[in-house]
Amino acid sequence: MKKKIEVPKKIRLRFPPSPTGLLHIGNARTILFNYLFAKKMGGETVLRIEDTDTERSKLEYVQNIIDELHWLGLDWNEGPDIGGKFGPYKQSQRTDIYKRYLEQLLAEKKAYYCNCNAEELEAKRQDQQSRGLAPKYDGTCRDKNNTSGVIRLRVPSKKVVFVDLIRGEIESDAGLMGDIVIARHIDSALYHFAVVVDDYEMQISHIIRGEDHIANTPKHILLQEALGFPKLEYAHLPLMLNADKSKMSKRAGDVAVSDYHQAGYLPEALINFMVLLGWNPGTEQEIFSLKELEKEFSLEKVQKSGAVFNVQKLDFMNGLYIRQKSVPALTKLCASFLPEHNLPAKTVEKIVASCQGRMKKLSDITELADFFLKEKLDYDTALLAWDKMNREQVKDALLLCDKILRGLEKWEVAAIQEVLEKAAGENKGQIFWPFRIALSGKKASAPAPEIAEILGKEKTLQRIQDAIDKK
RNA sequence: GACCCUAUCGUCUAGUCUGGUCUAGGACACAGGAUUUUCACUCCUGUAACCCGGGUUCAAAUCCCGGUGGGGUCGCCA
Repeated sequence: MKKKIEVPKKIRLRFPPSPTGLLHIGNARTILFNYLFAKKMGGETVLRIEDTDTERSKLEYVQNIIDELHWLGLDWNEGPDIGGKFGPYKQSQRTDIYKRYLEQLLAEKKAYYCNCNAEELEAKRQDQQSRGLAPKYDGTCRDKNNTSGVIRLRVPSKKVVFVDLIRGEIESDAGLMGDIVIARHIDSALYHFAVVVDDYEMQISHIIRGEDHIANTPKHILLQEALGFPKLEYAHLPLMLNADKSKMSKRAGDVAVSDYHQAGYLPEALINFMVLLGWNPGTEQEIFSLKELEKEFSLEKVQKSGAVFNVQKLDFMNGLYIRQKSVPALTKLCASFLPEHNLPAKTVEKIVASCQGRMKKLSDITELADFFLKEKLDYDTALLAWDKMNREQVKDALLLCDKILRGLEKWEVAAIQEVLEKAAGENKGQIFWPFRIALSGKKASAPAPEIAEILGKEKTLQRIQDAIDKK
């Protein structure tokens, strides 16, 4: 039963990354969906840094998360970089708040201290699992009235039902869960507890998160009930998968947004690609800007099953967005991928323009444009021969090019093309191919006249000469 | 193992709620062709899927039941 999405008074969503690593691509997609839903519904967003694991959390990762989110163009209404301070948006700075609620639960006997030994618990868990039981805490400390130790929630044995906005009703048995640990000690809340308290305190209305959280939702609901908090709306997104269909977040390779950023993917391509992993507009349109998505997005069109992250399609989209860029804009983006040079800006733009149609990633420019920037080309002379041309024919062709071009005054693509075509007659390949190889040293490249114009007359003639002299 | 989620081309997906118009549509990738000196771009064409078995029905990709496959979760991580 899919629930119709009702509009509460105020829609507020959260981006809850954990700074234990670089911003993960799967996390970025989840944030994107949160962002789009908020925009679509006219709601607000809060960036909250989930660093209750102080051991693993690092400041540099917080920075990375903020930087890459900005790069993607996903902004938020409230969060840590507003005013340059983390303020109340970092869980490690909210221990007093958690403490207050923990004390409340303890006082109401809804939670209790447990000082069972960690190794013994692990042994019990393994034993239960080997006997085919759902591993859960046996309740040893439940009625001991301890005054220290970890804090456990007294979990009632009952069914917990919630309506997922994407999947419909989901029911689970809390009796299988056992009393979960909600804090290491009174000043150190754990994830489940911190999240539930924060979502309430920050007046979050909708939780949109990965499918891997479905099993956590009953815990959060139980916690809300214990604390007397109102219920929230939940939507669990299908996971992003590796080619073998396993959860992408368990992979080591390129999973950080930074990896894609550095490899020369465009944020608009990444956004467009990610949103289509689990969502579709219901029409045949596939190319969307963020602005369009903010209008088109809807949770009803979100898929239920996982989606394989297919780099080929990402590459296709990235190429598409690269081709749509203006030359000056693309040149700026390519700057860091070009080796040092002292060419005039106009020339660099021409170089970029000649490579634009061939790029899948910004980083491709390095390879694509290298012959423009090199002094001497290094290639196999055999490459100079078109079809079955022999050494002499190649030489004649190059000499002919030299002769014609030497006398050419108007050094422009069209003019160069024209005089060479006239000279070549029927056998265009016999002139254009050796000429192009002489200029580029590459099997595949932009057309020769285009390269020649960019190189300039002097360099062009020099390269022809180099090719003739080449042994 | 227990519990939960899920199931249309190799991949992302439309269609499923409201059964017929689906000889299952689009995109990526792949193959072929046109264009081009080459590559790329662009255009055209093609290959390719309803997990299986029952049932309901005049009619099922669509509804029901049962299998099977895939995934996720079972932390003093988040």
